[in-house]
Amino acid sequence: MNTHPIECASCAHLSTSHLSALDAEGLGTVSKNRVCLSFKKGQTIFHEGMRVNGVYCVHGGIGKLMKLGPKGKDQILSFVQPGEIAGYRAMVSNDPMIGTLIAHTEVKACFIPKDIFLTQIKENPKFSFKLLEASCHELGEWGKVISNMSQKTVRERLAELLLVLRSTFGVHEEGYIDLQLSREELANMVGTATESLIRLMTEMKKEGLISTQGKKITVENDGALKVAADLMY
Amino acid sequence: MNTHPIECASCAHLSTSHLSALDAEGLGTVSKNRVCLSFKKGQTIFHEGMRVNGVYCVHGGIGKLMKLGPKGKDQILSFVQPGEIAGYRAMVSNDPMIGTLIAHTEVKACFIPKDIFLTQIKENPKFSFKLLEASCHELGEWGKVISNMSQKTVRERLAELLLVLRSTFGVHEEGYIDLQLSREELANMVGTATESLIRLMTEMKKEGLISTQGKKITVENDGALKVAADLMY
DNA sequence: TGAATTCCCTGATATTTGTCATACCTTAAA
DNA sequence: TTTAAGGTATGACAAATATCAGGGAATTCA
Repeated sequence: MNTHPIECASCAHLSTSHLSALDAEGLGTVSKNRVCLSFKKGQTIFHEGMRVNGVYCVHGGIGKLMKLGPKGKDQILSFVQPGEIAGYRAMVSNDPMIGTLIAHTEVKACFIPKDIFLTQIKENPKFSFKLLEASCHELGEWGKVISNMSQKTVRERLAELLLVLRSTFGVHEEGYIDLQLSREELANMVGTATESLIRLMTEMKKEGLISTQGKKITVENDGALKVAADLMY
Repeated sequence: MNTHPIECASCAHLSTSHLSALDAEGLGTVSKNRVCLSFKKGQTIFHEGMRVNGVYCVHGGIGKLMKLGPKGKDQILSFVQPGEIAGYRAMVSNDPMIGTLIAHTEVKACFIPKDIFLTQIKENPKFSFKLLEASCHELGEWGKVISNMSQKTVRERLAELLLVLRSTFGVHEEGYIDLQLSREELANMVGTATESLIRLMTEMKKEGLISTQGKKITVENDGALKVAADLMY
């Protein structure tokens, strides 16, 4: 864990961050009080069930939020990308963390203490509204996930996941989805057994919908994959 | 649809509503601009996919938010009770409604136009924070639902649902859960086929966990039901 | 480089859940 | 009351998915 010299105002990810809604003074306060840290791959950033005393503004790497299920298996709820603020949900609602946030790749993030962050929310209506907007939007997304979980087959959910991953993380220049996940992690996102997921992927490969090379997954037939995902919109 | 004379300030549900965070002036503005309506059982309040131009502050009856799935079956995402504000999520994030809001019983609600509501959010940090807090909390709840959906069996989800319904809606003096749902509606909440749900309820009745009389469901063995729900906390 | 470990894949089988068919019961309308 | 309609219930069967077991490939580490 080492420090990071850049000011928030000159951070490459400011423009895509909710922090961009702050005024110069607010951003300065945050900048002065943050502590920049680095988490190695696999390291835990937040533990499930803990009370958070601040948030992390991610400016490098990818974090995954995983919730431990009653049977030991875990569910990947979401990813955190550069520009995003991790932990604000639990901090604002004063609830324990619903999942464990783990560094999926090496993560570089600035810790902003609770009081500093909350002061900005309470004193800056623009910032507060931005967060409100974001959490309301996310609520809508999660509503769709809930409906999908209960209505779609595993195959449909997998097809949709691959499309979502591609649009969220983009494609590498060689064509594959620019986020590498193990089969087990994919299964934990779709909510199925690893073996079932592998079988379905093999099936999709045979049908020419996708191709894989290790953890690199390429969408080969966009339209057919959308049909497989049962997306009508 | 008829009007309703009471001022917001003297509404019985103000204390439990987010609107209680408004100051006297703000509440007065809302009160002057609202339109009080009544929806008959089964009537649609918001349609899935629509853009909302205001919210409903519910002060009587219960609404259910249902999302239509790709196969025609629908999923009940949540209920709206007196004191709650329906539609603010879609309005704030400027997204279409994720589901259709239907009057499950006769619903009495005041319509508050978009501009009035948004002005209050933007000018009253306390109110805005209250909404942020609420949406962040809800996000946590939905995260748990997602994890449950993918990890628990139908039986476990049903057991948990019954416990949640009881704690949310309370029990009638005769002992049954104070919200009457058809087997199909219960199935749409748990995310399963109606026949499967009926079978599991019959099973639970035989085991003495619950008893039913038509749509009236009574939890007979609290502890055993918690075990069946696989709740460790 | 070899050894160890993790990850990926497949087969056989068990379990869960969905679907189709049908019957009964209750409620409300004619 | 009769009839119709919807809700509840159960059986038989089909389909989807999980589990268990084992083998091979790839990656990591010493």
